Amino acid sequence: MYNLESIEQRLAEQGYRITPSRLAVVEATLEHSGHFSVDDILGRLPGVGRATVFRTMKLLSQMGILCRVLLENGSLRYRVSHRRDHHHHLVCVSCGSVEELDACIAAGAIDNLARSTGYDIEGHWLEFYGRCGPCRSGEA
Amino acid sequence: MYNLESIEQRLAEQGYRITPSRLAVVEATLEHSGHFSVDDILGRLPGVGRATVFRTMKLLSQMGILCRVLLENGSLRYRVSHRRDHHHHLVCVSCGSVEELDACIAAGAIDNLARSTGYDIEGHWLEFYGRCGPCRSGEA
DNA sequence: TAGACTAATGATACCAAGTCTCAATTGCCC
DNA sequence: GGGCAATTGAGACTTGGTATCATTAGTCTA
Ligand SMILES: [Mn+2]
Ligand SMILES: [Mn+2]
Ligand SMILES: [Zn+2]
Ligand SMILES: [Zn+2]
Repeated sequence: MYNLESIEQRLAEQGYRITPSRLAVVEATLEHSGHFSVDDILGRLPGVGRATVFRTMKLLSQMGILCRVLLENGSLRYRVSHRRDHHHHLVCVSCGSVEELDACIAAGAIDNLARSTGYDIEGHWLEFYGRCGPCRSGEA
Repeated sequence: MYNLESIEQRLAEQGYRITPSRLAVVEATLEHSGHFSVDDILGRLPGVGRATVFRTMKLLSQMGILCRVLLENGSLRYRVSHRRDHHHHLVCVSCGSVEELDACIAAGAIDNLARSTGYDIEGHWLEFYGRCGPCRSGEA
């Protein structure tokens, strides 16, 4: 859905400079289908500085091109996103593939929760973990 | 709901030794009403080693006395738990107080999700963030 | 097409949270 | 009180991420 050229164009439109390091990071992230860490990218790009990889991935996250995926143990990963609005993930704990879910099941509950607790509810985290079909049948 | 003596007793029942360091960590956690980090505890207990604080808080978590609270930025905190079964949290981003919620709003959605995605869903993270009543009125 | 100007880079130090190792200590049970 | 395994804590290490800052290099303008 994304390619290097379209992202390059969006970066330029928003006033960001097109640098070899940025493009290298974009290219490396586009190669991943599941979730990945910053160090996965770093490992493939020995010429690019650590800080630059972090900065670029933060920038891509802010632009909605990447999103952060929370793993079961609490650590954070990244993945190329195909949704720019609020959504959640279903992560396969076996192969790492990630489904982006369309409906936010928390939305309906938030009003009730606000009423019953007296809180003003501003945000939430929600991620699901499981095993995808291929992984289940592949192991039998 | 918990006090030092009852926890000491549970530790002994389960075959754990009662040591000054353990009791100091337990005592320090019981003083907190909201969420806290391991370093919050460490800071109050200069005589206790870093590894021991981590080990003790992990042990208390396994026993259901503490639970892990996920913050909005993805970092993990701890809090004294009053529920031993599956539950989620509503965290005040202003004062840090934590409500433990009784119903799991994800439970109902999981069957649908499993059917529509073909995943076997084994777990989830869910946390809510907001501002509690006192914090909202206190700031006007 | 050459500056100029500013954004971006990357080496490096730092930080936060947590694990690992291992020799020394100490609860616990007899 | 003694034996022994559980526990401790100093310290090195890991992972994920931020702050600093001198140097480099895109981009815009003339
Ligand atoms: Mn996503
Ligand atoms: Mn809890
Ligand atoms: Zn949602
Ligand atoms: Zn739940």
